Amino acid sequence: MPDSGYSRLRRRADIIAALAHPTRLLVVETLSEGSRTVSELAELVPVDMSTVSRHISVLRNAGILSCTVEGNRRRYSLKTPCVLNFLSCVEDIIEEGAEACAPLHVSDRHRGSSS
Amino acid sequence: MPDSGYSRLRRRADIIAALAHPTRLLVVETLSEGSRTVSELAELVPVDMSTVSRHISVLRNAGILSCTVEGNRRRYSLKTPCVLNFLSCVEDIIEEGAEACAPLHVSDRHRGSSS
DNA sequence: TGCATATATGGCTTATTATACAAATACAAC
DNA sequence: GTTGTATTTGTATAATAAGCCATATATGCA
Repeated sequence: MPDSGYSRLRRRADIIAALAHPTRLLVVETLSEGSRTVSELAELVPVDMSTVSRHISVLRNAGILSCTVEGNRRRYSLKTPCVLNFLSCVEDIIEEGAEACAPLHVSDRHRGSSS
Repeated sequence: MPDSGYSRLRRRADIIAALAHPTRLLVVETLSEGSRTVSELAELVPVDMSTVSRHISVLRNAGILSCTVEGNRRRYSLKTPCVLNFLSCVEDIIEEGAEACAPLHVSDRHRGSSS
């Protein structure tokens, strides 16, 4: 039962924020091809393993990843593949690009009252 | 032609980040019902108008909103309605919830190195 | 022209986030 | 038990973001 107030929006925003980082997007993209261990994911980006671990925990806490323990390692996988739909929409947005709202006469912004 | 490197991921992450805020989600949700002016949108949340204006500009710069000038006002609308699909996926994620990865025996965290 | 309204921006403070390094924890194998 | 590997967490630092107030800009109207 989703409440309809601001806390619902905060909850949603938190989940979206979990996806709003290039490294985490790469993790999600990679996991769409199959599950991976933390070490495997850490090879994808030139950051410290501890940083990757934190990124993964952000995704896990958001409910986007699930994981299973395999002896020493943890194997992560995409729990909600619908996040991949995000990405195709994002591509659309990128292709359309951002437009200035309207000209609004941006001629002499630097009001250089040149004599 | 999307490049396939890290900058592509950064670009995507920026767009997703534009949606990762409760106020901005409310703006998007509201605009899904039709275009609104800044003042109208500012009535939705108890924050300063200048703050709402900034939120709107984040969405506009991300390419999510478009706007038309109407005399004194600016009327904003959803440029890429596919962002609404985000929200249904986010609902799914919320319903599933986040699980701890595995017990891993979190007994005595406070490593009291009793002699 | 001058004043009012609508929106955006500059500047500042505070809160959050990303990152690295070091250390802790869990498990495996010896 | 000790040692080694995989992963997480503590702590500190630097970068970013959200918010407010004041001000600037654009337009409308008298």
